[in-house]
Amino acid sequence: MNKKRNVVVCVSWPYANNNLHLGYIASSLSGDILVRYHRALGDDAIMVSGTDSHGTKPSIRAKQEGCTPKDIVDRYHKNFTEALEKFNFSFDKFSITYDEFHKQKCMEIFRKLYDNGYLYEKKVKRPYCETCGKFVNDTEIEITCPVCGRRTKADNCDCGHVPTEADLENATCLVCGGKTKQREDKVLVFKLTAFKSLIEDLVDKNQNVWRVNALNETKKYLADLRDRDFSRDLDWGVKIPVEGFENKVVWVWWEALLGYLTDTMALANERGFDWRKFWKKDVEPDTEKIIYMCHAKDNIVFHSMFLPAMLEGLKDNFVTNNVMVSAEYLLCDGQKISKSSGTSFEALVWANAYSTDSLRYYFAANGPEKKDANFTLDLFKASHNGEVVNKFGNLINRTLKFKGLESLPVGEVASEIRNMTLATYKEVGSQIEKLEFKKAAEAAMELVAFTNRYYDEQKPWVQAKEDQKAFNNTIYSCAYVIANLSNIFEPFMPASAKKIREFLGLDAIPTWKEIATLQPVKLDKVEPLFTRI
RNA sequence: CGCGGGGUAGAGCAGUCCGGAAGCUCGUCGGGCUCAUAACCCGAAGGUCAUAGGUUCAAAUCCUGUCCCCGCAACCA
Repeated sequence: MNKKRNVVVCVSWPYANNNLHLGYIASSLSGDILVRYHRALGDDAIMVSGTDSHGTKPSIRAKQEGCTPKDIVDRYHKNFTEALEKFNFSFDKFSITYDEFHKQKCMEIFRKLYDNGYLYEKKVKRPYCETCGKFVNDTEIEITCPVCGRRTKADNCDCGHVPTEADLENATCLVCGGKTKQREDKVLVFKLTAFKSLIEDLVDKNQNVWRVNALNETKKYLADLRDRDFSRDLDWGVKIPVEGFENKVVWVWWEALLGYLTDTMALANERGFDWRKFWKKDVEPDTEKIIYMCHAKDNIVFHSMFLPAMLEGLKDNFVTNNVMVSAEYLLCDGQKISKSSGTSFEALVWANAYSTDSLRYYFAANGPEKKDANFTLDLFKASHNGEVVNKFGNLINRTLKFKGLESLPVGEVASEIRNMTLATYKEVGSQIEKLEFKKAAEAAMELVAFTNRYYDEQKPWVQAKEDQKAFNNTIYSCAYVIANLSNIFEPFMPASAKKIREFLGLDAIPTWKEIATLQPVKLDKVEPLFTRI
């Protein structure tokens, strides 16, 4: 095995239906932590995602607002990219699924899946609205539940009953208010059941790799695995390259998931590398390949089953062993994020009001890693003022802005400081690779606390008057830690890491290696990294 | 009996797999220090580990019952 690894970090595709919210930042941050860490290690690492454009919601909204679905998607795409830039997500590509290249590549892949026998036609009875003149989706109609008698949407009832085809006769169309009739329709179906053993193997192989929620959720679906519909009655989406389905489109999930692959292909064209080195087993076969999937729990089965099944269905040596980095939900003010939250938890609003580095640290250290996590302004304030400003920011100020200090003194690094720093590299790196971002962030911050204690024990304000050499060693040792913090905190707080590199005149490119010596730079550029809130 | 996660100091969490003196951060109180953004360091108080029972020399941890909160439930992305 070559030591260098080929890494693709796949961050789930935000849907062009609402402005980006903090929940997306919290669950996707794992991706940016991973890619920054792997890049620093020297791995060949890319991170991709984009705006999920298709499906019913943008079409409905376009109709309401009297514009095209593309107008709606463009509006949200702008919001997404702005917010993600402010949070310093280092995407190599953040595309958009209505892009022609994406659609073209998807259609080639779908045709291959059809030719390989994994897509088949099925006749079904579905609700058809005479007034609207079209088949309607379950979420567009309302029925009376035959079990509990309540009015309910047609996909499922609060009482637990999942309506049958017969229950949908005479449903109420929510668009026009008319009644629907069950009429014969044909759908294209993906033969997911053909990949049962593949998915079982993945679950089995990744018992100690995937997050527990991903394992459980996937096992649950495996217990009663069914083929899944592939086509939808819509006009906004990727066309189906199969005779007889010209008027339908692909259900968004199938094509959005392939965006990770099409993004890589597009990136390869731009940069001139071979995309297959990331996605194919037979290219650079001696190099370890890792494909991370970062998303929230509602995305699990699509990433753990649909995507591997599609890739395997191409019968072309695709890597199917993804690493599932599935997050739980961020609860804002104790509630699930929803439209009723309004703008109060929009990513861009928070990015403009507070330090995105500090928010990133908060989500890494307190995010919904293994269970739903609460988020409030008070909790963030406590983390920001208490840890980020007082401990992290203050260590830098008390060292580099020591009263009367103009340039960094030459000295020696205390052995306990050096040992702790080296141990922290190891610990943080190992926790990141274990997907334990909370522990990684805490281990990184522990180095800060350790150094603050060291500072107090050395009493440089006394040494400055009594023992210049000891003073120099203390300040130099603390500056050594600060320099290395610019590497160690790069995955969590990249903007601050960059500023530290500027303060100390370090190389602009972060690495995951000890910075052993420092130049006696002038310290006039040093300024507070954070302000209190 | 649809499936899964959770309930541990005032707040937010770890610990539970694999039983062995209840831990962390913030907040509160007391002390130290004066380099630093009223920051930093040390110490203290504060918990019948949701609840009832069981197993055990020993249970937050394993088993059983009950209550409460959250998410999912396959055409919502």
